[in-house]
Amino acid sequence: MTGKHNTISAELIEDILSGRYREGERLPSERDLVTRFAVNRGAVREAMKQLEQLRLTTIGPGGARVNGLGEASLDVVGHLMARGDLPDASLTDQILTVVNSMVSIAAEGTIANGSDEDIHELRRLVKPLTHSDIDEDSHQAARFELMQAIMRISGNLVCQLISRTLLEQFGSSLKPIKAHSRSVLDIDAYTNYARQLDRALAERDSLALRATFEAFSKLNRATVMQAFNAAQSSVDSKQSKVIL
Amino acid sequence: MTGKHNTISAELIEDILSGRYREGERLPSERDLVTRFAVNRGAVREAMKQLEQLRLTTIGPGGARVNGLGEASLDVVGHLMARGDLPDASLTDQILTVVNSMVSIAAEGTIANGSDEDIHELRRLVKPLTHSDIDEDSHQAARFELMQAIMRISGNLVCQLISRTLLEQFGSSLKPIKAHSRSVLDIDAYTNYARQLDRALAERDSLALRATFEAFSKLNRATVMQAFNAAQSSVDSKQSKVIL
DNA sequence: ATACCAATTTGGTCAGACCAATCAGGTCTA
DNA sequence: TAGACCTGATTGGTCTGACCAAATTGGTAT
Repeated sequence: MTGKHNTISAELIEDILSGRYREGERLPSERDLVTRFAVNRGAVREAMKQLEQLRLTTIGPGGARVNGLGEASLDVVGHLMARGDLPDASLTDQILTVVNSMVSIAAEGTIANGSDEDIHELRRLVKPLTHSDIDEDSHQAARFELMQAIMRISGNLVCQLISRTLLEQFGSSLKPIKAHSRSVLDIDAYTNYARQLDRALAERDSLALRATFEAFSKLNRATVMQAFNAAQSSVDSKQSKVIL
Repeated sequence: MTGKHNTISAELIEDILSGRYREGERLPSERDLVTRFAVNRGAVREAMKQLEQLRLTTIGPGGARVNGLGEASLDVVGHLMARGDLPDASLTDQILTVVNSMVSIAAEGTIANGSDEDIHELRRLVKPLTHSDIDEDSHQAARFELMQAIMRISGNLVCQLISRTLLEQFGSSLKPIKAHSRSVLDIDAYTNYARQLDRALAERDSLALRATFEAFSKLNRATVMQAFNAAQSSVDSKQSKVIL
């Protein structure tokens, strides 16, 4: 599954993301990298091509130069999240905010232009979330399914691509802190918002929908941040042990 | 600047985006593409690698298969916009909506957490937009600069990357319809919103800021859509002439 | 100090080859 | 007949070595 170019590109990406190369600086030549990684030049070129498409570098005769992080592709957030033991708190918050905004936009589009069948299907997916006796894993799965459905039904490709990109790497990076989320997950609050959401959908109330997503976003971010901090302190105590 | 792999990948991307290959279908083998494009296999491989990173295909021993458009990278919207004489109306609306949402999120973040210097710098960039005697090119440039500044100052990398990705290819694709925008651009309305924006920034009024961006988004989308329709009918009349 | 020029470095392309994983078709078995 | 199984052909992944054009670099002459 994972070829050699991926090994090379992963190390180069890590080098760039960690700031080992300054913006505008020249990357080692392909032939140098050939000796450094002890592979053939084709593999190096494929790795460099990957960096170029992430817009982390600009390749051309004379050498490859690193770009500013602000010019990169959205796909770099996955690599940013994968760095270190824990994902970055600020970046996590940004992702949650943006994803929620995307879902909100898509849902609003469906309310405005969707058919009655579309609305009905969404309400059907909201229903499990209105039951307060649902266990947390099922709840999370139902939330995820609802979001995916909103994206698909809305037909808003841009929102769909952004959400998928952000959530893809986010899910795996989230696992280390997921264990800490059980203590702070407030199911009752979620079910409350689910009922509001159902009503907003039924009445095609755009304002109520937005307000619900707004409140839901705040709750969701707060929840993840609490779990994040709990995981952070857990890691800190581990590190303390190592130091001691 | 533009190598052979780009020629190859462009044609393959066009093939996939135009639906010439169904989801899950196998792409021609690398060796077939070598004969088809009369190039070396390395060039074909680099092109395929590009498709894989756009997540348009999944490559592995046995062949490369095309993925669903919903699994692709955000970067495909550039290729989607570049297809045909005119950009797609629905996609254009989606992009405008999302970009405006990104700017709004970033601006809200700055209001919530930014320093006084940050707010001051943003207000300084808003000022040119409050003058109604500005010409349209300067107005557009000032708007763009303000948006860029909001992104940079906010420190919200995710919003920054999304906006940049969407606007990059959008700007060039927009040119054919830009000529038609002059007739419908309502500068007075924009200056009105600019004053509201300045006030919201000065008072750090999050609600007012959101309302302003909301209204601005509607105006902006309506403006572009009108220009889009004008350009569309223009193209239609041209085609009619050709037919006649 | 500047402008210019040539040698070197670098990315881009090409050719041909081998390996391991996969796939497709036929064979054998139940 | 329907299924499991095996085998050869196909495919992507990797490697070696080479040539070209553009960019860089460093020296030279002004």
